[in-house]
Amino acid sequence: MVRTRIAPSPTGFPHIGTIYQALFDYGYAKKNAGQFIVRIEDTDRLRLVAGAEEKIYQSLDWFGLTEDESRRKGGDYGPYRQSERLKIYQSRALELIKNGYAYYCFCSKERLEEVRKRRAQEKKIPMYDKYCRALSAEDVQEKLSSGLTRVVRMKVPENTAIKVRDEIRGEIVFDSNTVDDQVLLKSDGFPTYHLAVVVDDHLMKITHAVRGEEWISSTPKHFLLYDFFGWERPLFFHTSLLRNPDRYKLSKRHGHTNVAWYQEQGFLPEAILNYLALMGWSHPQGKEIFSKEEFIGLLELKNMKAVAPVFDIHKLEWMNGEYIRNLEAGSLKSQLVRFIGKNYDEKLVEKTIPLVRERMKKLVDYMPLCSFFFETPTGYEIDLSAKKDIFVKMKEELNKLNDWKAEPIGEAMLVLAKRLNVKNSEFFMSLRVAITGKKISPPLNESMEILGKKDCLTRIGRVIAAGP
RNA sequence: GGCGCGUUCGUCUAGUGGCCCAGGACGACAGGUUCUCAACCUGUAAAUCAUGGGUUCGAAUCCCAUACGCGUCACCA
Repeated sequence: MVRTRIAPSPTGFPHIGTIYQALFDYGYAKKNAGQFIVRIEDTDRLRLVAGAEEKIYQSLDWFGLTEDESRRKGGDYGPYRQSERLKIYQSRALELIKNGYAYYCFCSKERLEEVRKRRAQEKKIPMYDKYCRALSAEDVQEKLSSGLTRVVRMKVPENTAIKVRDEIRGEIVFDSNTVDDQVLLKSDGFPTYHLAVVVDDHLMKITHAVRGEEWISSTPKHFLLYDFFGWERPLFFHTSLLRNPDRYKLSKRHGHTNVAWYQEQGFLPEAILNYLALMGWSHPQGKEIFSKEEFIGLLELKNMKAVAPVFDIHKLEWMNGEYIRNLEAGSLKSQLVRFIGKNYDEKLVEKTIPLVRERMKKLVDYMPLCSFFFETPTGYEIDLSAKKDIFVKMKEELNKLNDWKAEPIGEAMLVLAKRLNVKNSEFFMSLRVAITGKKISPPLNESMEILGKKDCLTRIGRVIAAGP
């Protein structure tokens, strides 16, 4: 049985990196007919953001990465929110103390600060000096009963090599002297990530822990904890961090991390997933475009690369364009209608789709291309005032047409251009601007057909009537 | 600074000792198609496989060192 999880902390908008993690977690679970779990890591009370948890679920649904177990879905291993599991962590912390693997620490923030400063001056690693480890049992008892604030720290063994295993990179060895006596239980009774993740992964029977590379350096703490508890540990896979073109870790300051941004731009969830799948993983046949299902069938976590890829928005846009072009017409229409809002005639939108689908990379590209279908242009990108004679002739010829279809329209105009001895490009550009207001537009004849004879003649008439 | 991870075209990558004077994709550029822009088709440029040493008949692939990049060193996750 394979069980995977994402463990986001509800500290803001859903991050694209969380989706990246979720894709591999979800994919691997599904490939093995296992479960994918969402556990909310809300142990940092100061950084909580209201509503963030809901947004995480909504994003997962949007991407089609819906979890099997979570607070909203239920499951046999709940609660799925860490703030509701406090008693579990507390008793586990006590257990560690009892067995000599952890100890109470009464050091004040000020003292810790001082220790850190001193060690920094001595050019040593800024870590805890283990002062409270040496406290006598009586001392501890006394401080405890006097109600002194305290935390629980893990007792990291000295002078040993801690071997951890990452399934992507292999064995990594750490010198235990470089591993801090990590706080496990904070003074507010909440666990730190390190205690919580180990306890929860074990209790929730997680088999494959997929998480970001930033966790590698704290993995020795986690391995130690598993040993302290005498638990079997899951397999660990540290995926590399997504980076910006400037090579830093993808962050709010440096790039687009907010899932909402991708939605606002009109990226399709399938396209984003496909793109994300190509970061650190590649299709065995070198395919670039493939479905989520195909990805799941082929996914092997071990084959992931350990290099941090740069997130290339241009390639994502190309891929999104591919998806838009391959979308079934009805599906494109409904997505487009949802995207641009209900104020537009759905039938009209439907008619325009064949003209613009290969011209859009994102749904947000639709309106700039098609607004002229919905409202008469108010300005013209080219000055048409010198061409009024041509427009008069155009109007005449068009007016004669009974069969208002793209082809006859085009033919009639071609004939006229030749008769007037005007270059095609110049002739059609004038007409284009008169009809659409713009130099760049969907195919003209087809657009005019959709617009209708009356509307087109009116638009040309406006140009003729305009001064000077 | 300590520790850790990483390093193949601008970017994502293929490559696990001979099939690689390194293949694909995006992007760029050029041409074709064309009433615009796209899409589509064809082609071009682009990687001394970070550098330097080994090992080997043979290395992008194995080993070592150096450089560079990133991550991490909290009662944040």
